[in-house]
Amino acid sequence: MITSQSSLRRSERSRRATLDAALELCTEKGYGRVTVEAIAARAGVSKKTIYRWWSSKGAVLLEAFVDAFVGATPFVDTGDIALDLRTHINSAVKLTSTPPYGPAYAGILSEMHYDDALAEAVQEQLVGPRFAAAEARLAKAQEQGQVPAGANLPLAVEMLYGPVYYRHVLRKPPQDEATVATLVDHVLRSLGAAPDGPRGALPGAVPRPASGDLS
Amino acid sequence: MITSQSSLRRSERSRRATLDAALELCTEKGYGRVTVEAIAARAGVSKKTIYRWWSSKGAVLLEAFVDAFVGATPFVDTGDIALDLRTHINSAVKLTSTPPYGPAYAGILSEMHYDDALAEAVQEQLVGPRFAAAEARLAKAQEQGQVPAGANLPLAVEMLYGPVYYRHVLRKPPQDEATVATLVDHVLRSLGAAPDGPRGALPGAVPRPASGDLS
DNA sequence: ACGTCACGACACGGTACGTTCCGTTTCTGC
DNA sequence: GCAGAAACGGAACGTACCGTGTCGTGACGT
Repeated sequence: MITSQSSLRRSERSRRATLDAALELCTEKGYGRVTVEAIAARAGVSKKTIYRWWSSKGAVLLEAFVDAFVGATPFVDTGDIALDLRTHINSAVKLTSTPPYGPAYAGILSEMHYDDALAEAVQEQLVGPRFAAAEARLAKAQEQGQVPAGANLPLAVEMLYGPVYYRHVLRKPPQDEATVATLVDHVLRSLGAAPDGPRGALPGAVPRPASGDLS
Repeated sequence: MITSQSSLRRSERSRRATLDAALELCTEKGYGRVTVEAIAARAGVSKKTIYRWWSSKGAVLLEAFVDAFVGATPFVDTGDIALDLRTHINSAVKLTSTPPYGPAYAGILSEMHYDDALAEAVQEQLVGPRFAAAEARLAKAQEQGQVPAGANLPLAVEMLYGPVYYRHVLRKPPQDEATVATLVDHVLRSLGAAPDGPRGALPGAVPRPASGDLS
C-alpha cells in the first residue's frame, strides 16, 4: 500500500492540511520544485508526521488526487454513446489541464517512471477504473446496436484517451469541446458505427456551428 | 539554446563520453536516479565541464537523444499510405520502448513539466518535425486519392501518436506490430479512406494471420 | 488516572546540487 | 615555434533537501 493507512489516533486535521498544502505548492511551483519540507512548513505539520503516513512526496499527491476524484466522475449513460463519450473525455481533459489537479497529475506521471509502487497505484486506482468504465459503456452501446458487434473496444478507448495524454505530456494546449466532439466522431466511425445524426460523412472535415449539446 | 554550443577548442572526446555515460546511466538506473556527478564520474570528465556546456541533466540527455535520432527515422514514401504509417508508428514505438533511448525519453518527458526551455527544445527538435512529417505524408496520400479531400489530418496524427504516448507514460506494454497495423487501419477508416485491400470492414475485429508486410 | 500513541520541534548524517579555485593540458594565432 | 587563451580534470565549497532519530507535550482510549 502506497497511500496512508488509517488509525484511530490519527489527526484528520494534519492529514487534510498536508494534502491541501501539497496541492497548493504543486500548483504554485510545479511538482518538481515541491519538497516534503515545504509541504510540512505550509501545512504546519512536522516532517516526521508526513513520513509516518506516506512513503514519498508522490504518495502524498496521489492520495490528494484520488481523494478528490473518487466517484467524482461517474460515467453517465444517456443512451447516446457519442454524447456520453464526449462527456467522459471532456472530464478527462479538464482533469489533466486544470489546477490544482492538472499539475499534480503531471507530477504523478513523472514519478511513475521511477517509482514502481506509485505506478501500480495509479494503474489500479485511476487508469484501470476509467479505462474499464469507458470500455463498459462502449459494450453497452454495442448491445444497443450503436456500435458494431465485432468492434475492437480496447483499441477505441486508447484512441480516445491517447490524444488527451499526448497533449498533456507534450504540454500542448488541451482539447476544446469541439475538438473532443470531432475526436469522438472519428473514433466511432473507425469502429464502423453508423453516423450520428447530422454528424455525417467525414466528421470534422467541415466545422459545424457550435450547438448547445457541447456546453 | 538549451543544448550545447560548439566551439573550436571544445573537446569532442569529452562531449561524446558525457553523452554516452548519460545514456548508459539512464538505462541502468532510470532517469530519476541519474546525477550529474555520476555522469561526470562515469565519463571521466569534470563536473565543471558538463556545466560549461549544458544547463542541466535534461539538456545532456536531450542532446544525446537528438544526436542519435537526427535523420535516423526518415519518412519513406512507398505510395501505400497504410504501409508507410505502420512503418512510422512502429519506429515511434520502438523509439520510446527500447533502451537506451526509451528510458532517456521518459526522463525528458518528465523534466519537460518543470523546465520550459527543455519543453520548447523537445517541441522544436523532436515532436514538431515528426508531427509535420506524418501530416505531410497524409497530405500526399490525399493528393493521390487514398485519403478523402476534407479529412482532418492533424487529428489523424494525434490519433496515431496518442495511443503510443498513452502506453508509454502509463508504463503499459508497447504496441506490437499487429496492434499498430490495426490502429492505422482504424485511423484511416475514421478519415473515410477506402478499405485497404483485404483489410476491409471492421479492421481488427477479426485477427488476421501474420503477413510478411508487417515485419 | 494512567499508559499509549500521534504530534511538533529540532538535530543529525548523507547526498547531490551548482559554483569556485587551482594547476595542467591543448589548441589557436602570431 | 612560442605565447596567450581557453578548456580541461580534480578538489573543495556552501546550500538544499533527503529520510531518520530523539525528545517533550498533549490528546485520546481503557
